[in-house]
Amino acid sequence: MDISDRKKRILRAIVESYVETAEPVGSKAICSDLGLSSATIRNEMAELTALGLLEQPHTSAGRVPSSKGYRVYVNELMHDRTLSAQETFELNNALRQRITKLDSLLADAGRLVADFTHYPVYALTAGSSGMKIRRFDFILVDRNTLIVVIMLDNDQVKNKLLHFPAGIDEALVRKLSTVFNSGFTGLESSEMTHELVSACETACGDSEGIVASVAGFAIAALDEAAPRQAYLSGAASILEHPEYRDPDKAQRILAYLSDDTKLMTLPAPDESGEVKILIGPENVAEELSDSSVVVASYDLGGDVKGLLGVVGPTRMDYANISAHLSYLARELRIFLGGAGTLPQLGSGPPGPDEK
Amino acid sequence: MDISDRKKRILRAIVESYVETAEPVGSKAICSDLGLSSATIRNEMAELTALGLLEQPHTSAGRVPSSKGYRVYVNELMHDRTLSAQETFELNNALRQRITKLDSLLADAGRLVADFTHYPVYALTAGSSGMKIRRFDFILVDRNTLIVVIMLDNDQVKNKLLHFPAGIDEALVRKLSTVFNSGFTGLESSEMTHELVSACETACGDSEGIVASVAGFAIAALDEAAPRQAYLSGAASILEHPEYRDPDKAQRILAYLSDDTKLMTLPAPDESGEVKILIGPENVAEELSDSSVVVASYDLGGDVKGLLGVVGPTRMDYANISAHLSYLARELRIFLGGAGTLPQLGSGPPGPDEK
DNA sequence: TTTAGCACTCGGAGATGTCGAGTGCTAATA
DNA sequence: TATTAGCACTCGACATCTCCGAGTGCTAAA
Repeated sequence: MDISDRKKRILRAIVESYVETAEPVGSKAICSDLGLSSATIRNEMAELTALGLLEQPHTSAGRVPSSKGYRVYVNELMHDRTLSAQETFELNNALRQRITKLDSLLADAGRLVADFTHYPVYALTAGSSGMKIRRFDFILVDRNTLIVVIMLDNDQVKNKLLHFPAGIDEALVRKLSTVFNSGFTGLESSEMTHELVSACETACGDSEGIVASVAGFAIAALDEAAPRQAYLSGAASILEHPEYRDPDKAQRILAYLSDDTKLMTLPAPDESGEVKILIGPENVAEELSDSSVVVASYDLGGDVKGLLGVVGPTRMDYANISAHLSYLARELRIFLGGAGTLPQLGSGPPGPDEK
Repeated sequence: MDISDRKKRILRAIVESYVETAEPVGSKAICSDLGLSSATIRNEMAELTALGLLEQPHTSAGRVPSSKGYRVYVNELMHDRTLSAQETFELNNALRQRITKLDSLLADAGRLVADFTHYPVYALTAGSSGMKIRRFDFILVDRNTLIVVIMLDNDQVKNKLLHFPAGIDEALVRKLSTVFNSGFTGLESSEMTHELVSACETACGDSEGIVASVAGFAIAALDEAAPRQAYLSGAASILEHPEYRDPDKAQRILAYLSDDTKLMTLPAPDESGEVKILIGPENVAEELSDSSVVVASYDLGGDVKGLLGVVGPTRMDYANISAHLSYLARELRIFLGGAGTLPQLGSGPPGPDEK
């Protein structure tokens, strides 16, 4: 985009004023900041409008940035906003207070961003498949009750209590342990076929479906270790913005955001830690065509990745939001102990269990 | 409330018409249903207004039920709406599809109600304290890694992976098992004092903080077994109702509903399985003073109780919503296997206890 | 006791008028 | 040549006004 330096300064001033006030920006409003007369600015504005970077709601209203204008602003003109010491302090404090369990790490982070930015925020966990089981343990509680404990590749531990009316004895438990630890470890859930289960059943002499129950749990545990879950925070904030004062419009977008399956289809940044900005019509979803999305991705340890997306009007404070998301990405990585795997943090409870 | 039968019929007609149309009800609108002339109804309406059961937005608009009017309607006039076969079928279907994990049982039920009623629904788990540990098990993974498995009073199982740089051997694990199973079972978390931990440390000859870690996990597990969590579904639906077309109003109530701590303070029905209705100013919370809440409570097995609350304008279809909530209460009880404890249901995917 | 009729009230929708912010264009100026 | 001041013009926002009709309360007749 080869436009004069002065045009860029004017475009930036318009974007920033409009982001702040939500009112179309007139030539007078910014002439003092730029040291030019309003007439000059009017001429420049007319040219920017011709280039498609600005729009006029109607003759003789001020100018408003077009989607293209925002795009230029984001790509070239946006000041790198770094958070103030005050802000990082507050963010850090809030982060430390909230994040106690890994289960809800992303959801909590989302709520945090929503609180700070006053935009709705969605959080997605995007687990990768390929998880495997490292080890099975069995605890015989009584003749009818068995606890199965599974340790996954990434040190996650899952358990399940099973009841068997037929009764179980120590010998069977030992057999189960041998069979599962040799036959089911190192497999992905797709590899745990029906044949495999049948083979194990005969090996254990099990006709009560015990093997099948355990295998079912194993598969479920693997699938659940990499879930795709969606959370939404700060939905109410959307109504704060004049763009969504029309209840119909607000409702449409809220309904969209409340629909997990739709959120799952939203694009992710190309690289973890990056921030991706989608402006207005750049969004594929019809419902978002006059809104913008700023989305960042986080490594959550292991193969699990998380997405955090801020949704708002195209008149969004892109610089501010990018800054928050980037900062959070950094902090979360520190929180997670560098390259650490999941369970190391996962401790509400005290204790020296951190490596 | 001793009013004539005819007045009751008129009041009921007004409430039901207003619930449906959201427009003030004129005398003509209901005269055909009641077989009376509009003039007669006008006279009766005037008296009902004097009694404080109806209100007039302004002279020569129709009448609108007052909060008191709704109260009379709910207490005395409401038809016992029973769901149609079609409706129960759909509800049941949806229930069976969604509810796969106990973790989110309530949240799922809430989403279900939200979908069916088109009102926002909050779900609260209201765990009771007093949970105890029945049994400890320890699995030694390798010299530095120990899995602790705790079985709670209500058959919930929790586990945690602990790392100890100093190293552990079989003998120590056996000692731990003895000490914890004799010393820590049957206690509430408040009874697990520092002294007790110290005593056990000396008993085990542990100077590495292993006992302290395990005890810490035990306390956390107990606290977490009875969490107070809040979920909100269907927030967007509130904008469908004309009462909340004013974005400010909608935002105020949405913000209220998004605030977990505030939801926690909402009242619960006196008995499990009952439905409680709070109309307009009967709500203590300022933000809800012109809204109504219909709330039901459910036994979720063990000592854990759940609340499901539907929030909407005072012009709410109380009969319909009560019916849905009651039906769901019955169904959930069946789902949970009568008086059964939690895990018996969980025979699909894994239990509510992973970390 | 119920009903029909009638004058009255008041909110809502539409039409009209005014105001002012902002524009484009032109001519003067550095 | 680039910038600026001035001016006529446009058009939305807002206030005012009018009119319409739904719904009321009251009265008199059935």
